[in-house]
Amino acid sequence: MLELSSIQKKYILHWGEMGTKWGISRTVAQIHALLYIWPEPVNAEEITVALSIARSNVSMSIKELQGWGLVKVTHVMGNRKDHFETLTDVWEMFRIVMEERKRREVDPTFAMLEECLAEMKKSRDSDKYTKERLLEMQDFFTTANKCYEQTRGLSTSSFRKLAGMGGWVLKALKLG
Amino acid sequence: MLELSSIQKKYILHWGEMGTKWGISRTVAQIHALLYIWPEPVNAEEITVALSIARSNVSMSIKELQGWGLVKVTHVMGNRKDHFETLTDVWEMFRIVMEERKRREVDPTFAMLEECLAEMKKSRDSDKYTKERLLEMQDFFTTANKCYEQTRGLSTSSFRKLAGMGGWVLKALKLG
DNA sequence: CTTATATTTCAGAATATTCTGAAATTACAG
DNA sequence: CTGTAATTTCAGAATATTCTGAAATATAAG
Repeated sequence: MLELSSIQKKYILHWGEMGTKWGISRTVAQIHALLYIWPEPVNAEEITVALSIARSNVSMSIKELQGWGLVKVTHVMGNRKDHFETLTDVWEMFRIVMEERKRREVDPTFAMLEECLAEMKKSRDSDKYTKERLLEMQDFFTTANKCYEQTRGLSTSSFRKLAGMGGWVLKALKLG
Repeated sequence: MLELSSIQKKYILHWGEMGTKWGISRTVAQIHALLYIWPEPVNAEEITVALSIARSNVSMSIKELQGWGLVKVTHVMGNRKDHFETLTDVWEMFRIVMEERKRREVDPTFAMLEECLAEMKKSRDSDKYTKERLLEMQDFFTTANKCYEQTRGLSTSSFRKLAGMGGWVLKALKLG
């Protein structure tokens, strides 16, 4: 009934720690790690036991993961319980998280900068320096976003190719 | 004595919120925002008043920011107080944070994966599936790191150029 | 419909994090 | 030295987050 090896535990615990450093709760990260390394879909009861957490915590955390688009429900023949699984393609996972963080965090920041700059214009604010800084921040977000747009669509294999080119592309473009 | 406009407050508060979503304490992020938009170096006392926080909190938070390499001390002529300032180049800031997060979070994860895989080999672990997943995760980190290595050195203006190319580079490389 | 199983919700407990205030330490002017 | 200003430290308070357990709700088999 889902017995974790010490190696699997190690991986899951580490992933939990990582999560906390990125604003994701330990449990949510651990569940994701468990689903990632387990060969079959796992049900809530099994997660409860494997990670020694409350049933309700599993429920909430799974919802959170579903909110990120990282976990989906499946069903096992002859079993009424919901079973959960996550993606096996790490790049795809990464892409999803990027997209979601952009939506949740970058876009609102963009809006805030826009608002601040608009208000500054309206009030003929004489605070040149702050305006300069806000513009530079806006420029950063704009440029970073463009870079992101250009690569967001790349497949896993494309990334691997790009990584394998050893930087000559960028050198050729004289972007050193 | 460092009076914040409502726009400046808005920016600082937003930045504080953002911080919490990325595992950085509200205060630390707010102080960073304040230093970023303020035209002159700011001393601890001023931060205390401007953000309505305890003097000791300023001290600790500044230390944290210094730990990230984002804030440095300067001195104002005829004033014994330490004054603080941060970078004005957002890209440089971003680069520093990336580098530091890599060191603090990616490298340890790399090491953990290495350890897990080594242990698996030693114990002739028959858990093929988990091994596969760990290898794939390792591959992701390796490739992502290579991509990062290739761009970490790019200057701010190079990034802007790259962003301006509208993706034709990647298309030309048939990396769609 | 009844009953058993499964899931969700949510108030409050447990825990973790952040912040404060007082005391200790450091730095330096006189 | 001595005294004062500046900074740091850190125990515990305040706060925020996460987690639990019990109750409510949903689902479906009989």
